[in-house]
Amino acid sequence: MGRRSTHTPDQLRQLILDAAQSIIETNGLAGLSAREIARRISYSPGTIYNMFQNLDDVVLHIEARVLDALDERLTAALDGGPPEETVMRLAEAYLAFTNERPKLWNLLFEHYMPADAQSPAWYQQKLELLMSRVETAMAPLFPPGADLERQRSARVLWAGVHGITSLATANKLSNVTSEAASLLVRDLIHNYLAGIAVNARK
Amino acid sequence: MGRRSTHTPDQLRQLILDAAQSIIETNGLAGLSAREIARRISYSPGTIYNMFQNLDDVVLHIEARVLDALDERLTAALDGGPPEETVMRLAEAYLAFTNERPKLWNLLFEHYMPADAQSPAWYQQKLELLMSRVETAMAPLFPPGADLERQRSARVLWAGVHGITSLATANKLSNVTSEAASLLVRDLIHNYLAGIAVNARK
DNA sequence: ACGTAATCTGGACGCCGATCAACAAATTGT
DNA sequence: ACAATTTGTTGATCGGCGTCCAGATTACGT
Repeated sequence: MGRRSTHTPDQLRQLILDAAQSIIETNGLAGLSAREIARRISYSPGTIYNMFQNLDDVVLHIEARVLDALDERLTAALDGGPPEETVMRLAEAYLAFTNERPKLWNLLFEHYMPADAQSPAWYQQKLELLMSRVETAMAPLFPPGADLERQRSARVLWAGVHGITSLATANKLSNVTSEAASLLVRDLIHNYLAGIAVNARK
Repeated sequence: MGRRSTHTPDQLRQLILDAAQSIIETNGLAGLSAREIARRISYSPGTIYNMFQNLDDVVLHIEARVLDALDERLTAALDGGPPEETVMRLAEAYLAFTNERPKLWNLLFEHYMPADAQSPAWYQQKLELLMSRVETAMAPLFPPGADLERQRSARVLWAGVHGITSLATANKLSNVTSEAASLLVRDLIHNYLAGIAVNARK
């Protein structure tokens, strides 16, 4: 078969990404294969390699989508209220996302680039954007100029929430289901922020 | 070729596990294959399936080894000193382990059982044993009878330390290298415990 | 010595990622 | 209108994988 031109290159790219995302959402990264994508979009496997470097490249673009979706959720949870409440809302938003699309969220952590290829700069930027959401939520808790402390605390909380979510969804936090994870997350935030406050006072 | 009996079944099992572990330590889970194990121990791939159900089963046994090794490290860091210091030592021990054998540690989280097979009871028990190390270290911080709070706090800290380590080694915590991870972990523990103390006083 | 049980292999099946020559359709030039 | 050229698509192919199992071979009990 020769050229079809039923889809523009851009449409075809989106078609591939949509199919890949759907596969991952239902069967996880392990279920993804170039051949399966090809079956779903009624093209041959080779076509995928015309549009993307390789499967990792496809996955990377899906990751970009996930990071963007996550950021949408977080920004929607940002406005208003005292800092502790805002951070709580951020965390709840994160938890909600991982509960709604666990396989998709998990993709961010079970997939990594081959050792010879670093993740691109825009990927790191998207990560930093997410981090910055937490930082701005926490800003009122720090005196002006304490940028380092604010940055550090944001990272600690972000990673902490991630750790709880991660272990809970992987069923590796003895008997902590994903509902109970919310309790742990709230406990973490509440006590960590209290610690910050009391230690700053000294 | 027929029966060799140059190795007892038990020796052969250890041979397979040793080879598998060595592959994972150098090339990660992605580098593991039944055929590669077979090559290294000079048996055929089929032999592996005489000793183990499948590759997942092999990996599960490696995970058991890792959990045991981790527990050894943690117990060695347990004795003496005020609670906060003990928890710090536990966390440092965890961090040290992940830095020494990152691929092996990572195995615990990048591998999961197929959906139709839960992880066995002994696996969950090993996880709980690790958790209990943190619990005992924190015991002096809680009044007698506050078992629930102690359990919850131990899980929060455990998951928090894990989250920091996890994101740092995956290079997903904007510019936080594994050395800096230690700083974040100490910050987490220090402030969370301070928060616990001040909130309990009320 | 002989039969039985244990063990090991090699090949087979159906997957996979990735590549690329060959071909067909669309586009462009005349 | 037709030829030349560019572009898009395929299908075959390579080497790899997990898993299974009939058949061959060896060890062991008697």
